[in-house]
Formats: sequence, structure tokens, C-alpha cells
Amino acid sequence: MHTSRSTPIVSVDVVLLTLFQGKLQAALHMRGRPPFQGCLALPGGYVHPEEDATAEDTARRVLREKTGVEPRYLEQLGTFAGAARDPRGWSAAISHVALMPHEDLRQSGGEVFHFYDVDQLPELAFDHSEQIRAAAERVRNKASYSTLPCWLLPEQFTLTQLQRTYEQIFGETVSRGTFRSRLGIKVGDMNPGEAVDQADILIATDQFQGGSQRPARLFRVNRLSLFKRACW
Amino acid sequence: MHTSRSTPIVSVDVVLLTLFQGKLQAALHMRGRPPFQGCLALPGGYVHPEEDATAEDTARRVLREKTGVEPRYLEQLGTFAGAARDPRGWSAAISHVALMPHEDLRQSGGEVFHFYDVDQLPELAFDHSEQIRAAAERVRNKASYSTLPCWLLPEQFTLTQLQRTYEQIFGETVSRGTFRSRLGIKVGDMNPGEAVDQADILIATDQFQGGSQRPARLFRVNRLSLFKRACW
DNA sequence: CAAATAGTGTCTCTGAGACAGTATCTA
DNA sequence: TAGATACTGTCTCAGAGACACTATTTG
Repeated sequence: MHTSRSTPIVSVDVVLLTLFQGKLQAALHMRGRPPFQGCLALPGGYVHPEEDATAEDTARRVLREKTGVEPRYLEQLGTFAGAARDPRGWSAAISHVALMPHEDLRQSGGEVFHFYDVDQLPELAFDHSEQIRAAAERVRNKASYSTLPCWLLPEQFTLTQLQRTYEQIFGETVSRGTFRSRLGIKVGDMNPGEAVDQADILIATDQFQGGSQRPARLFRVNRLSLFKRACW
Repeated sequence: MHTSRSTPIVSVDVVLLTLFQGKLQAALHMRGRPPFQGCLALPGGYVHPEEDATAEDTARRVLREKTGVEPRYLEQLGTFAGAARDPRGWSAAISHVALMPHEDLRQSGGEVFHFYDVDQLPELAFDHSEQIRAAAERVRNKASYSTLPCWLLPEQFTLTQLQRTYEQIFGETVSRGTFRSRLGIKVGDMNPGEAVDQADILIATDQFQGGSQRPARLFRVNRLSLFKRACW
């Protein structure tokens, strides 16, 4: 038996990632209170036990309060805990990754965020640099074998936009044909209405996006689907 | 601003997995105290802020106290948090996955564990069934593209033992040649002393394990290495 | 019809996996 | 030398990726 002692302080942090200026960027804001007052930091907050049924609910509430919108994608990243990360004592931060198209953040009435390339971060509060590094690694890894990048785009998108998204995440380009065969997609096979490709990856809409060239069909993502083999 | 309120209770749980009777099995013990007194549960405990620098340290300490040995492999799984999982109130359990060869547990002087096939679990305390399901999924997933299964074996093992380990995790068999080419291994290429295969996956020892047949070379794993392509 | 982007068919080459053959031990 | 298991070379076939060709819009 050990003596009763105070339990660690629990908070929830969110690494909100978006594609901006052709790079994967994280949303940061300036802290108004100590510790680390005046430092750039991730959005985060404490659990409200009466309001939040789960830690993910806390993350959603924090995002709603600071951006005014719901994230397109949200998952738990992991917990960063220990004696050293917060000068006030032993603490645990349940960290999450959120993905959003950048337009959704521009038009929101919430707090002003600064965006930084995840590969060129300034000094940050707490262990937030480490959290962003872990989040970027997770996203790049999952992107290599799943439809995760769809959630960095608006609900409807063209195949070319999706290809650019993958390319920006990895910093590599690929030929159109290769990209499409990776996804197992043949647009012609799909009935305009609700048809789905063979792997249930994307849903073809009957909408098209035109410019002064052949219009491109718009797609929606069905659900997070995993490919058999890792690409990229 | 919100009123100050008690922070959630933090604990650390460990899903200790081992290969036993040809199946992936989890270590469980009978709870002696409420809540869930008399139920089977995962090993776990509270953080000791003075002793444990990180949550992983807590997991190691809990395992040391209950098994007397260090795990071969340990990583954080994720945090299971919310209002509903513990009748005493809002709580957060920082869950970990540990891997050990079953022999290490047999000879330990610690607590007696019961082992259950992760695919045929009885009723468990709290959300421990969900934690084990998540742990098994994580291990099977990582096993498909990494050397993770090496940590379910003793420090030295033959290629055939390693092959059986992969097969037991996935419940599928594979031909010897295929297995070896997946690992990129040609035993003959290795200098007996310390030679490493081209992908730095395994280290050949100069030890052999004999029976009444041609002796098999013993190997050690170098570090957790990832394959380019997912197999299985 | 020219320009621009969307979408598709084809060819090549790598690599996964099955299988059968060789090597090396005990009895 | 028979039996058992360790280890390896070869062949086949599917799939990844480069490239060039066709399709459909605007001006």
C-alpha cells in the first residue's frame, strides 16, 4: 500500500493540421497565461467532466471554442505524460490529431491561428514540438496506405486535387496513371449517381468542376479505407 | 473561465501479450478490491509521481512488481478515458502493450496470471476487453510490416521459430522460402560472427541449435525495423 | 482548331510466392 | 544410408509505374 497522493493533472491537446502553401502546417496560438506565457502553443484545455463524455469530446469542444467549426477528421494520437513536461508538476496531455481543409479555418469566426510548416517549427511551449512531430509522422504513415488525405480536402474534390494532396504530404510527384491505378479507380466504370469503385474507396458524385478545359468529376470519400500495400 | 474542479483519476494499464498454446494470449489476474472485485482484469496501477518519470516508467514498475521481470518490448497503446468506464467517476487509463516470451513468465516469482486467447475473451473489468482488442489489432498490424514478433521470442531464436511466430499471430502458414525472402535473408551470406543481413533486420550469432537433424543458426533481432511493403 | 486538363490502354520490369533441389546433422 | 530439418536457386505470374494516346471542354 502507498499513501494517497494527488493524481496527475490531465489536459487535452490538439494538433490541428492543414495543407497551406503546399505544405503540411500546424495551427498554433500565442499563450496568454503562464507557464510559457507569450510562447506559441497547441490549442488545448482541461477536461470538463460534466460536459465531456470522453477525451475526444474534450478535443472537439476545444476546437469548437477556438475555431467555431468541427474538424473533418479526429483521432487520438497518444498521451504525453511525465514529471518534466510542465513546471507545475507531473502531468498528462492526451494528444489528438485533427485534419481540416484550410478554407474551413479562414472563414471561421474563432481565434486567430498562426500556421507553421511541421518540418520547420519555431520554439514551442511544453513538449508541443514533439507532439507535432509525432502527429506528422502518424499522418504521413497512414497516408501511405489509406484514404486519410481526403480529410484535408473539402467534402467534394477532383482526383487531381487529391493527387496534389498526396504529393504535398510526401513532397514527391507521381504520374496521373500511376496515382489512379494505386487507388484502383476507373471513373468510367462508375454510374454517375452513387456508384462506388471496387474497393469502396471513393464515391462518385454527379457533380463536375469546370474551367476552360474538360470538366473533372467530383468525388466524396466513403470512409477511412486501407490499401493492401503501402505506397510512397 | 470555468470553476476549478477535480482533475480525472489517472491510472496506467498494461496489456501483456505472449504466445502460448499456439495463440496470442493476454495476461489477466483476479481483482481483489472493488470496483469489479472478483473480475478478471489487466495488470495496472496508479502513477507514483516521485518514482515514475514517465507513464512508461509506471508501466515498467507495475510489470516488475507483478512479474518480477522486464518486458522484452513495451510501447504506449493509447488512453482510454471517459465518464462511463469506471463507476467512481471520470477516469483516464494510459494503456500500454508489452510483449514477452512465455517462458519468462513461467519462471518468474511474481503473481500468478491467467492467460486467455485474445480472440476468446471472458467478461473483464472496466473497458479491458476493448483495450485487449486494440492491443491485438496493433500487434497484428505492426507484425505485418516489421520485426515486432521477434520480441515474443527469447533473445536468440532460429528462423523456423520466427516463422512459426508470424504464423501463429496471423493464423496462416507460408512456405519457408517465401518467409525468408520476405525478410531478405540469406544465411550463407552472413559471416558467423556479427554479420547482419542487408536490411539490418537480424543479427546472426555463431550459435546453433541442434536436434537430430541439421542444426539451425540462432539469430538476434537488431532493432524494430520496418519492411517496405506490408505482408500477410 | 488550338490549348488545356481529364481520363485510359499498354508495356516493362520488379518482386512475391510456389516448388523442388541441395546441405548437414543424428541414429 | 535413412530420416529429418536447414537452407537456396529457379520459374511464374501479378502488380507498380512510365508513357503515350484518346476525350471533352473553352475561346
